[in-house]
Amino acid sequence: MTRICQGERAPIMWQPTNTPEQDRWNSLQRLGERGIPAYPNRVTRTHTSAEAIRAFETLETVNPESAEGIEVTVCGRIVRQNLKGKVYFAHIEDGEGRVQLFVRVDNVGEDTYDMVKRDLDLGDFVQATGTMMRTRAGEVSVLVHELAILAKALSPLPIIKERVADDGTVERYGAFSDVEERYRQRYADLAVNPDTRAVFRARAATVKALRTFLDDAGFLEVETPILQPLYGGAAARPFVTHHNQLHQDLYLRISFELYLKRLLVGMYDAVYEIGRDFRNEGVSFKHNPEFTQLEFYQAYTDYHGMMDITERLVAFAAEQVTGSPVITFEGNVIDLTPPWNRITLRDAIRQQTGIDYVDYPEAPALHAAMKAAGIDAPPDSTWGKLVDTLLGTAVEPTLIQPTFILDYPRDISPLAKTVPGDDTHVERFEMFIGGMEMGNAFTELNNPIDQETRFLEMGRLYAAEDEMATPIDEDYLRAMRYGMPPSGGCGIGVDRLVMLLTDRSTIREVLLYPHLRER
RNA sequence: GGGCGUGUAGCUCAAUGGUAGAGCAGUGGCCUUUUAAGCCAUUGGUUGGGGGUUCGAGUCCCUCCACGCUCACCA
Repeated sequence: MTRICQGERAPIMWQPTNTPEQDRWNSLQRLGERGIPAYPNRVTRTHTSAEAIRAFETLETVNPESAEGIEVTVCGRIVRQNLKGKVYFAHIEDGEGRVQLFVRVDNVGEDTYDMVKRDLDLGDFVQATGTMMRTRAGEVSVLVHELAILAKALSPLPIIKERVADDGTVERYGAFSDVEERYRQRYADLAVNPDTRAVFRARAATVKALRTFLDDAGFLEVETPILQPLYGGAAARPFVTHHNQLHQDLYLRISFELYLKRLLVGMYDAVYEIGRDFRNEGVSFKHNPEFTQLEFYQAYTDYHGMMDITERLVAFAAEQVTGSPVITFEGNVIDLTPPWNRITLRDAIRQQTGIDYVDYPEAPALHAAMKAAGIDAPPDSTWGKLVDTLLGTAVEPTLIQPTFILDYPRDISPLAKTVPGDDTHVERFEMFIGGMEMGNAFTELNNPIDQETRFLEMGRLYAAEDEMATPIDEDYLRAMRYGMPPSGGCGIGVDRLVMLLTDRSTIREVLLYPHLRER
């Protein structure tokens, strides 16, 4: 895809590759011959398409005659055109909507009309000056008396024909729908599919809502390193990169956790970060190598406090983005209004499978019990992983309505405090909505001695049974030794939240540029 | 990485192993209120790449590439 221009290899200029492109190329040449700039520097616009229509309709109700006189200059991309002899209709589209241009040879003159007829194509950007009017068919339009091309489209966009029914529903014909091409040429997808544009507006609204909520709740937004000498805070394989001058390998972060909690030591009461995490692992409908994460931490609270904030935060975001805390996802009506269901992991697994994992404290026994219940797991799984498999296969898909699953086995949660009176479990929850894991939180472990012990245990566990050993972050332990207030922390997968709020079933639909294999 | 599936014109899709097609877009023509405008004519293809079977392959076989679904992986 990328052309590199260097050395002996002369770069090859682009040339038309098919007939539509050749025709547009010819138009470009003709424009040049007539001294018409196809890509002028200067543009003017007095109204967006929506403003022009609104201005007309507002005045029309009061004084229809003066409404006809409103003069506008509008700009946009030609998305429909209809040449009818000496009359030409076109719809132009801008970021806010569409307006129809009505071009008559009588109004623009033979020269311009000839240009319109021969050399304007779907996809071109134009600027039109004229007066507002209503056509015989009733559509508010610009009766054009000056028309200029703003940018020639040399390649044809897969522009869609659509019919708007009387009830307002839009029927589309031949939509640009090839999934791979839509992702690889997202600009084309966005240009022709308004639904795609809507998804990313909703995404922006989601992130804005998260910020607004947390800012208003007294959280401070911070930024922590993406390039890290040590990675941690989650169990995932990292991407590795290298700093040349420092002769140092660096990792792209897999979570923000350890850096954010250092800030609680530094006497901020509440902090959050929204940013990118990178995990060098499998790609799926809910996994992308880089993804957007929200993590927030608050002092003087615990995981109960995190549940209260989280359910209000998500309900707020849903209201800001969709207008209601009740949403539809994959055909299910989901009510995000607090309070959400809360159930312990142990009870949830017991309900769905009849297995009480406490009865099987060793991996082989639990594995056997699972097998008896028809649940497969890799033979070399640790006990904690088996519990996670039970959660993932038997519980997670059933959690359509928002649910907090509480209290996880200690040995899969090294950064959380244990449940008082139960050394085997920690105060941790994961939230599930629409059958997907959306977030993860705990009562943060702030005992430096306990923390170091857990790290060492994890190291042993992984060294023995898993290739994914996590390095010990000594500086984090030093920070803990200075003292961190009792705190709660939570991480939410922003991409998955956007999937939920926009009713998209794959993460790629909510990423502008999802990861794709190089072609 | 495994399994299943898909890949045909710019876009959306057809085509029993027997001459590669349609709609839209494009081009030429008619049309001064159209809106999936219409009517007439017309261009456009190394059927993802490579190899094989066959008199003959878009179709069957092998292989490679990409994508989708799914499983595995994923504190």
